[in-house]
Amino acid sequence: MDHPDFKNTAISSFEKYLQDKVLVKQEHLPPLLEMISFKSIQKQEFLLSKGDVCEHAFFVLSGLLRMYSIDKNGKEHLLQFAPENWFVSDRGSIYFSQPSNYFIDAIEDSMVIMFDRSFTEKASSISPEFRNYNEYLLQNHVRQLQNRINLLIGADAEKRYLDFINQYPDLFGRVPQWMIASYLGITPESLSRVRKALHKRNP
Amino acid sequence: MDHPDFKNTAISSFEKYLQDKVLVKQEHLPPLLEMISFKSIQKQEFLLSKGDVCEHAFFVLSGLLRMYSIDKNGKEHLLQFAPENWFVSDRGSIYFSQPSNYFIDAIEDSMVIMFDRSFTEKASSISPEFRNYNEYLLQNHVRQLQNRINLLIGADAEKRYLDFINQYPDLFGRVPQWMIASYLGITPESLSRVRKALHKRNP
DNA sequence: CATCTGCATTGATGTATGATAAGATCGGTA
DNA sequence: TACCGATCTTATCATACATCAATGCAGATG
Repeated sequence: MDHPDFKNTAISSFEKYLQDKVLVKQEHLPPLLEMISFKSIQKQEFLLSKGDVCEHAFFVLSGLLRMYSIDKNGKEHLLQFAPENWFVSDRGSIYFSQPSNYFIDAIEDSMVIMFDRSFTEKASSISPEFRNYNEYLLQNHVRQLQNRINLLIGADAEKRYLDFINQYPDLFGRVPQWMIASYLGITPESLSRVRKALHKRNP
Repeated sequence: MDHPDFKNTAISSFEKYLQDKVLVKQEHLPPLLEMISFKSIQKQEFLLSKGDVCEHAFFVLSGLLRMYSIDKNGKEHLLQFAPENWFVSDRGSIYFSQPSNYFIDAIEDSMVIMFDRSFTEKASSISPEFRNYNEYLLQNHVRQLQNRINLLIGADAEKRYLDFINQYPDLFGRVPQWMIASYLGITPESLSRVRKALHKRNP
């Protein structure tokens, strides 16, 4: 879409990722690249809305996305940030063909690669390396979610905040604090107080 | 181990599971069954302790297991229950060969099948149906963890409790309430109050 | 330049949940 | 039967965090 030059550099950047990180063999690249499409979206645009069945997974080439829910009081709860080189989707909605509870939109103007729901399966059968990498992503995702649950049921707001800036130092300065608060499960006001208390105790 | 009769009926029960649920083809069963082992454990016995690298995944034939962490104040935080026909393991520890932060022990006397760390890979290459089912389990696990996070950051104790008895009606009467509280991220006293408030509002 | 808008901070106050301690209940067992 | 340990409840008090409201600040826009 949009400007064809963008599209070409974008796709070749994903090609590089497949080669260097996923370790897909040279000969398997063309069929994989044929199956994907490219999309450029602006801040605030949506890639998924509650109620939709998620039709695509996304790979972030540049920019920053978020996935979140909105409760019945209208409050947002942030499940995941997705900066460059991250995949994001509602796996449950894709895999089980069920309406999603979540929204995905852009925190910054972004460029993404889109995969339709059959991509993973097809790509896995074409390239064993892709299959392995996809499993790695899933395993890693589970590990991360489990760790987050462990913090949510066992640690207070301050510990969760420290863990966050530890795990995502790059995001820390890049997203508004109220989104971090939403990720941590507290209000922006509370996060502000946590930060104040930390500053008081440190240089 | 233990009584060989137990072992045989146990393994054939797992064989049935592989056939009926996992849909493993008849001819693939023998090589899969060769790779597993059987274990009978008593209430309170451990299958994994913090600091260990998790060497096995477990499938619960009968009984009930739990996976939990212990924080530096000595408090337990329950990540997962595993009743009959559930798999449990610290996937992160197995997959990444890292020391686990978690404990797995038995809430009731239990019988389990053990899989070593190479099992999934080998079984997947032998049986495509097994590969599919394993991916299904992973996807489902991610979905469940995500939903739990969503509740932990967005819902109060009462909503989380109602969601729990909704999702796990069988466990509800089977595990002590302090364990449910630990799963929900609250104290047993708080859960008791939540229950009291619910009774007051309902028959 | 003045204004506007979104974000961060701060203060005052409210509420859900935690901490502690004391009963109540119950199954197991001497 | 009588005791015992584990669990659940109840009551009181403490605290982390939420809510509501006001202020300040900075980048965007007229």
